[in-house]
Amino acid sequence: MLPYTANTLKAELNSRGWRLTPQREKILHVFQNLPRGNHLSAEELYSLLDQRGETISLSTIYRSVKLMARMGILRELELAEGHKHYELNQPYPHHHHHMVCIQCNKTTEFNNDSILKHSLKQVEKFGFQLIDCQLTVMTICPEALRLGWPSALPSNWSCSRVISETPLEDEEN
Amino acid sequence: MLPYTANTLKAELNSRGWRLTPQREKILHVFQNLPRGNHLSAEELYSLLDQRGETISLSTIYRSVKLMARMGILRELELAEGHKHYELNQPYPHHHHHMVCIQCNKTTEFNNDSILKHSLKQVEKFGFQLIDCQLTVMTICPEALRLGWPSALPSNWSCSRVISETPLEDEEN
DNA sequence: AGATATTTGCTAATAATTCTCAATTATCAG
DNA sequence: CTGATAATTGAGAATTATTAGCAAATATCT
Ligand SMILES: [Mn+2]
Ligand SMILES: [Mn+2]
Ligand SMILES: [Zn+2]
Ligand SMILES: [Zn+2]
Repeated sequence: MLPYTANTLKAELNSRGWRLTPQREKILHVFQNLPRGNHLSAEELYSLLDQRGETISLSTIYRSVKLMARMGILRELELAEGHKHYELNQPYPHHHHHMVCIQCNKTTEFNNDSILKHSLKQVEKFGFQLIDCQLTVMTICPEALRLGWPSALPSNWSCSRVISETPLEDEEN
Repeated sequence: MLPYTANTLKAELNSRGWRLTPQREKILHVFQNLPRGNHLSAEELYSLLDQRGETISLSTIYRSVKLMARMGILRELELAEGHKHYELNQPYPHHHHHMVCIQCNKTTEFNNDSILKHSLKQVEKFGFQLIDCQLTVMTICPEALRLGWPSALPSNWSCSRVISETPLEDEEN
């Protein structure tokens, strides 16, 4: 289930009456060789392939990435304002979450199996079927803090209400 | 910090050189009286107010809701494709997460303090400042399952790869 | 009450994503 | 291997949520 090959992809596509195209194969390849912790937007994927001389139309990029996300091969993430990011969806042992700085969009991944476990418990309690769970932690990174956040932010920006002083001692909910 | 009044809002706005307007007050009022578990998009907020004869321009709706999210008064959520939803940001005792059906967008809230606790631990380990953390659990709801998902889905939809059979026993990460 | 910077409400502009459709091509049956 | 056929691509137009620009209105502070 984990090490996706072109053949695995073809089988899965064909089983649904769909086809393996060079474009889809190249896109899978990009994500498979993307260094851990990287995430690509449609636009970024487009230019990355374009620079390698393997141009794929932006329409096809958008279509493929959406299809592969719906197939569960890619994970669709909301890490920044305005556009989605994608990464390989690697279930259990590599499942991870994201911590994002809301000022500079720097993203840090972290593992935490108990979050997945809690989600699973929640989902089963209601008879739902789990597809994915993503914890997004919005933060201000140390650099932004050092630069005097919030005073260094654009004048229309503000975020006073933080939740870090909450009393949390016990483990279970 | 929790029961927001027009006065609290005014104080907080004024402290930043901003102003309390009838529009902002009305918007806060809507969210304060929104039944638990409800979430509004900008468009929905617009028509809700419009139906009550308290029309506020869509521009102002968008601006206010974004401002109040950045102030930490509202929480900005990605629960459905294509647009954001907002709800009151109620920190510790009322902090919650969301389980969404990726087919019909039905959303269920659930509480889990240990997720917040884990996030906080993670954030502090890196010297970041926590602003918010949102766990979004993507699922297929029982109704969609009963309707024969995925076969009942539009032909371009597919999601085979689920992560529900992962071996998760231990509690801590 | 008057001065002034902020906010509102129009409308126009952006920007990400989706749609349309003719041309291309992967798959499959023969 | 070859041809039939349905899926896919690429180019550009269309859509949609959201933001920007600006004159008129107004909240706040003397
Ligand atoms: Mn990641
Ligand atoms: Mn909620
Ligand atoms: Zn940052
Ligand atoms: Zn559903």
